[in-house]
Amino acid sequence: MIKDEISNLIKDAIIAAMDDGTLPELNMPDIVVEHPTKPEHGDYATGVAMKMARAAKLAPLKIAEIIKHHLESPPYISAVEIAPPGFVNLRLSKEWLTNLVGEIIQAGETFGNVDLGKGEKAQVEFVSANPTGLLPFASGRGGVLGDVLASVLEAAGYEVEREYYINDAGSRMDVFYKNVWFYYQKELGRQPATPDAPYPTAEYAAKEILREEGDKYLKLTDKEAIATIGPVGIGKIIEAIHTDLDRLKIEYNHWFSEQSLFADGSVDHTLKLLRESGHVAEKEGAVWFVSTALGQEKDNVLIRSNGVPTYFISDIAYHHNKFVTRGFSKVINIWGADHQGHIPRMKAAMTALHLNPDDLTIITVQMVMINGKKMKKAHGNVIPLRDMLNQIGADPIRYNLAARSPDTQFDFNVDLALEQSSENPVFYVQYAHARIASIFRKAKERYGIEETAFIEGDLNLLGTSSELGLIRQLLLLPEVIEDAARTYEIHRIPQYAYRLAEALQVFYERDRVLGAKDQPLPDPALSLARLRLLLAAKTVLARTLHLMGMTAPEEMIREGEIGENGEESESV
RNA sequence: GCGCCUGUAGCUCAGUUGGAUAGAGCGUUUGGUUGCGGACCAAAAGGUCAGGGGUUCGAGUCCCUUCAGGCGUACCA
Repeated sequence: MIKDEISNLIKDAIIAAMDDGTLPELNMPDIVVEHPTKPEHGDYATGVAMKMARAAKLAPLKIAEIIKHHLESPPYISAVEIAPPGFVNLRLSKEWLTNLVGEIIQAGETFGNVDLGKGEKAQVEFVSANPTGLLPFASGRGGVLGDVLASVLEAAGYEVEREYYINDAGSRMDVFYKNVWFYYQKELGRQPATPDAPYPTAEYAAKEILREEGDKYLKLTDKEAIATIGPVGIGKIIEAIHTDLDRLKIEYNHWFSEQSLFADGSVDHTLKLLRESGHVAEKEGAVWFVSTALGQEKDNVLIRSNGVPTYFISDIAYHHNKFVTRGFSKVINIWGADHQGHIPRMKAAMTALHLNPDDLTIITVQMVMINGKKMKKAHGNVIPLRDMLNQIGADPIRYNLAARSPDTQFDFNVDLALEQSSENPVFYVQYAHARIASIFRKAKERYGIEETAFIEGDLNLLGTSSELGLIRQLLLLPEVIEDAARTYEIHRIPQYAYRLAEALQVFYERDRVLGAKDQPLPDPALSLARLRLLLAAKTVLARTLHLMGMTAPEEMIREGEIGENGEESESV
């Protein structure tokens, strides 16, 4: 990556200056290379001279001068400037920038890939909502975050698996099973006793079973029926969750059952390991994880005094399975903020199992409000994800959810998302892609220029400020992917997508690609060069949209319109 | 009480391991197309970066503290 090359260039200059005595021998400081906010400060800048000033006992400007004089001059740098109070500003050469267009087209959608992960096996687990109800809209936030993060990590060289953990064990299951049986009977005209703890979503499952399998369970005794129809009901909910996530364009590699950890003895095995490491104690009739010995505030129950295991013990077994059984060296869990209290004891359990807690990253995502209101079951205003998918498509939901940092509470304004759809950043970004596609269609229709001919465009003809401005945005993709993968801050992707779209629109406005209707091309060679540039821009825009799990449309179609091809918008 | 998150323009939010005059979208005001799709572009207005103290060449960013909001603090998950 060019940024790293520049960083090394600076470093080499400092070393050279130390070697010849113009700079005193010092520890090498971190060399931070950044993009100046103002274009006149060049493409890259470093403030390293100011950092060294105190230790070197020299004025920052003097050090900057020394660095400049010891700097090699590779072909990709066209100018090096010193600016007060001690910045070293570097400018990329026009030739290097324009040549990048060719490289991007050659790389295609692999442009932007970096090798941060070096093939390391990573797992991202997300959503993992209880299968006792339809997914609420809020689950979409963790869903989009996890899915985009997984894509970003793949682009950064990790081998990534997406996983959904199904909480199909535990005390809630019995309650849910009884509810399914209750609603099933009720639907068929019986008047069974109302369950102690109501689970309204069991009604959905009961109706599905009735629709698909009829009344065949009616002849069973209560005990038999609960044992058979209950799990079938859970299956119906899982199917519904699967459908909703599918519509949000999230695809998992693996759906992992909590129940399986009990069935295959993993839970017992994990408890044994914890006992062997001396972190288990019996008191008050229950089995405890003695996490106070590991610096935690309190101990936690693993098996209740009534003999029923807690969620905690199966979760420990689950993580043992992730790291030991399946060998992931990097695991990322996306949890709702209401689970934050579980993080320290989960980390403590890692330590007790002789695993490195730092290999487990838990990202908490704050709540989602709709139109300024909290969604709470108690308020009865939880909006299902599928309702939002029906109202606004997957793409706007994904973009908006991905664009915010998970640390902030997110107020999703439905009216805004609908009414402003034409002014929405989502469409702005997609429109940029569609606009390029439109120009390509015109190039072919009017002038018979096929996409395969773009490669003949002479990149030396490029050089206007908006052309170079667009290329400068293109070259950022690898940096953005690396930053997002390193920090897990995937909201940098939509931000970048917007800036890229903006650079494209500015270019479109200022530099004409084709001629007017019914007119010959005023400068065919220049048109070809610009078409080649647009092909690179289209490639990068598509890549960026795909990282976000969005479609890269060939044309934009307003509601009620028919596309140029008389078909639905084609998506890649 | 303690722990985690948040507080930046009227609203929703960015702000790259501390850098140059704090940015964007929406909203408001104004201007632009005999033209490749106007779902566009250009410009203006709008800020005590919650308050206070500290660290340093330099703080929205790091440390301390106060205030405000959210979440958590179960033999629930």
